[in-house]
Amino acid sequence: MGRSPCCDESGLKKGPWTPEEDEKLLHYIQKNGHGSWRTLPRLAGLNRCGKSCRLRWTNYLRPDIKRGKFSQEEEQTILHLHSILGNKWSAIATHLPGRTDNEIKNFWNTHLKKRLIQMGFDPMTHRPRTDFFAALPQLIALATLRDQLAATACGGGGGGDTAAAAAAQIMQGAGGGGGGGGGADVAIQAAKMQYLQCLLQSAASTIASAGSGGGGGGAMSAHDADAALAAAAAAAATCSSSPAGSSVPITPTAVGHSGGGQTQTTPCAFSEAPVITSDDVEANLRLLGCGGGGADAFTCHGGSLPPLADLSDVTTTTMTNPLDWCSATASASSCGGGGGASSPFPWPEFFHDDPFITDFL
DNA sequence: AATGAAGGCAACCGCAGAAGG
DNA sequence: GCCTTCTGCGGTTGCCTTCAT
Repeated sequence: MGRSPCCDESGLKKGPWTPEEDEKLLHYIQKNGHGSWRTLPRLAGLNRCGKSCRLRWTNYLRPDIKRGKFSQEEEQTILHLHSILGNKWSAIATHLPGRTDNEIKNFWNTHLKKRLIQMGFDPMTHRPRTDFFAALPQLIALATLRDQLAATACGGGGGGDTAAAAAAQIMQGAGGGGGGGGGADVAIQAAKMQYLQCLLQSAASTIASAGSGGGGGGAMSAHDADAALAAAAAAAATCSSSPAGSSVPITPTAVGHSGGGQTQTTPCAFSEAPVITSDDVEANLRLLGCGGGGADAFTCHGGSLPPLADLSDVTTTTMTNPLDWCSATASASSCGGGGGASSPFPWPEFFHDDPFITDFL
């Protein structure tokens, strides 16, 4: 499309518009209509290119533009339409009177996208992330963290790493009281699993989200990496705040999922969206290791999209009830790791050979 | 109070499709 | 049918403001 950009002409002003320029443009369009954008600047006495004038008019000067914060209804509309249309901002804007595509795009990029990521959803598909392999870099990092955990828990030291310290608290709280016996082991193991679960889920969702945009390639941007780290930190904090010795599972509510049979507690703007199938829900729950979710745990995203990964063959053979996962895990092995032979942990089988994974089983 | 970081938003850039000659 | 022009769209950038240290 060898078209030379309209702004190539030298001498045309760029950058922020002055009130005087705004006034000129406004008066001209109100008087004559915009007509041809290319000729408009000259006729209006503006030293701008037509493109710049059009943008200024459509995004700022147009009289019907609604300014100010987006309402809850608008937010829901954007989320719902985006789940259907994707980044078709102009199409989305047609459903939001007074809002420009640019404004919606900005709102999405600065608010909604981040929120979805932090909730553990893929902002492109509006579905919970299930890309386990995308989290492998995080697993490696977690392996290092695990070593720190072991050192902290056994040595009883303080630990500068927040996550490590939190996990150490979990472990110590669960195992506290000394001798422990079987019950303490169960609690410790459960705490470990829950902590790992939170970290993995968070890492998988955020990292996969970051790498999911645009046709599959691409390195993660620093921005997304930050979001990932933030989400991981949030998940870790959530895990650490739960009483490890209790029987209440640490659900991923903090990152947007609901577990333990309760409904979504995080404010969810997808409530009007179609409900995904129970099969999808179960597959997601199994992979994420989130116990006890009902179908209503994932009512917040579009149901028309295919699953991100077909996990049924991996998961259905290992467990049939997400709740079994935790209960079985809790009785699997002792704190030192060692080893339960046949684990209900829903990893692909070849992961059972991984020292890091097996140590948690 | 000063400074750096992060967030929010306006504007620019380049591409693609439609329209006209 | 081809070429040029115009318009619209989506991605990205950079500036300004706000917040945290």
